Amino acid sequence: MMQEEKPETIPFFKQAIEMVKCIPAGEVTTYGQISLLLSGTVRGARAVGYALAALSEEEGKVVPWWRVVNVRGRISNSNSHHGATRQRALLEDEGIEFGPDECIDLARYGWDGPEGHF
DNA sequence: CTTCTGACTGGGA
DNA sequence: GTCCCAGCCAGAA
Repeated sequence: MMQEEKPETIPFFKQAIEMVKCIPAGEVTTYGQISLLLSGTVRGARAVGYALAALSEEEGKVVPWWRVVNVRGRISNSNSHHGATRQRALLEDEGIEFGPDECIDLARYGWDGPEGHF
């Protein structure tokens, strides 16, 4: 259920989080894709990463932040020592397969955005 | 108001 | 394919 009461009244910070919550299980997306859906430009990818970085543990259970990886199909976590290994386990649990170098096939698991929800 | 940092991306070597 | 450098956006001090 996607509630879009006032998307324009919601700050980019929260918009990115709401978008991540819209990601279906078994699929992954990139920061640039989220920024592209929000503002139409991949330039805000950094802001998206910053938004997820501010997620609390409680939000981390509500927001599938682990389904968000960089455009290379690799995990970028800054707090790797805190959740990189955990993120890989969560993705594998969703059905995502990792390559020899922990690289994900965005061509197969890459989320195209709300297109699949239209 | 200005300044810095940040879970990023793109292009070049 | 990988690695390095520079650029853009948003939020906090």
